[in-house]
Amino acid sequence: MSTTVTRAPENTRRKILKAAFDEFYRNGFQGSSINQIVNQADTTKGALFHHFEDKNDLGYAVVEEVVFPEMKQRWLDPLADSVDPIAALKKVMRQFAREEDAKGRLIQGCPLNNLAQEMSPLDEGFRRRLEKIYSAWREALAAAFARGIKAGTIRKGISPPRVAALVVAALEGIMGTAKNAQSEELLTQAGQGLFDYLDSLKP
Amino acid sequence: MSTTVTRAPENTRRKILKAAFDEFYRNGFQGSSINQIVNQADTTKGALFHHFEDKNDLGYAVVEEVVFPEMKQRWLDPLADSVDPIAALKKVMRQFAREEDAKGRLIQGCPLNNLAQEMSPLDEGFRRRLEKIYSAWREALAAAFARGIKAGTIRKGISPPRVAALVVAALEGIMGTAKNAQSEELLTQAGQGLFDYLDSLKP
DNA sequence: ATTGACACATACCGACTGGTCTGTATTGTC
DNA sequence: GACAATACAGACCAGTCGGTATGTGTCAAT
Repeated sequence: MSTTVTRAPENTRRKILKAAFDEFYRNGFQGSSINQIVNQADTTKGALFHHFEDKNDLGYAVVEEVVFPEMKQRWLDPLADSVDPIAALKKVMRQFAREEDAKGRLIQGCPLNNLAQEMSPLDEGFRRRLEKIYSAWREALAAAFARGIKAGTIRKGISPPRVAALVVAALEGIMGTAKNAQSEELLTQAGQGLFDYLDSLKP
Repeated sequence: MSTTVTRAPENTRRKILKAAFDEFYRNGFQGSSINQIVNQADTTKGALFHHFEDKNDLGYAVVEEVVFPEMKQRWLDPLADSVDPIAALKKVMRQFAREEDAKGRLIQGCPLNNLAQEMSPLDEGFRRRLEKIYSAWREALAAAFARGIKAGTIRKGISPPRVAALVVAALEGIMGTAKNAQSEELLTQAGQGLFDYLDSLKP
């Protein structure tokens, strides 16, 4: 058969990345098979191994080119120059809940956390790339809290890095425990708890 | 060779459970191989499949007979009849940090959380068994906070289930993010943040 | 002493894994 | 239009996976 192959390497690459992200999100990295990914991406192993060295390399690319941009857009950018991090964070959380709920992914966990918990102990390449995202997240939060203190929206005397570390941990923990419980109610309950905590940081 | 087989079925079973727990803890459930487990347990597949139906069944047994008792002893029992949950929780956390640090497992993550993040979306049997542990944990905490309110060690007006949900999520999140960062400093930082939060619950 | 249930040990199986190899069609360059 | 270089396609491979079949030694009950 003479397939009229439309050559579009960048598009093929993105199809593979998207399919790989979906598979990793569903089954974990180790639980995902290359065959399944190429089927899902409607391409072949030849294409995949042309664009990526091996399975790990594909995983790294997913972290850097899919997970990170999504996290950044959703969690980091909205806080970038806020002087009222409590209000901003609440808004982001609410928006996140709305949008993910619509996609039915609300209690499927956080892709970043899922990958991190599975792979960071097993592969240093994964760990370093994932940690970059986490530390960027914490730094963005800490900076926002520091600005809040200056602006008078946050109580003096709190430690921005400490608060940032707890907030990131709490968010990931909330997503994770709600995923295990398969319960949106638990998600909102713990989320309310986090809201209460944030309010306790006001002057 | 005529191996002098010392018959000790219960002991064999426990050896396998212990080895399986270790392997699952290190590599995840999917990443662990039956062959590796029987080698580690110094026994054979025949023994393993005599005691357990299949790999999932082994995993379930690890959750129920290894993970749960350990969690219960370390986190639930110490809070069982405390009327000052803040003090009790801080004590448990400090003791936990000391003991796990000594075993070099402080930044290896929580076995419960590791398994839950990986397996609960993939297998309902895992999810139900893990969720039993989580809900027992939350209920124990909520009950302790309720007693604290009565005893006057906890502020009136807080919601025990809400606080319990957040505390469990935060603890798991802290363990998880510290594992990814491979940083005891981050662990203590976020832990301090949690301490601050707990203190904000005082009357 | 015999039997039968139990507790393993070991060889083995098909399915599937990540990865490679070779072939071929398409593209940019001159 | 010649010629690489690129972008795939798909057969194929060695190894590993979870799981099974069969054999054998042990032990309690009769």
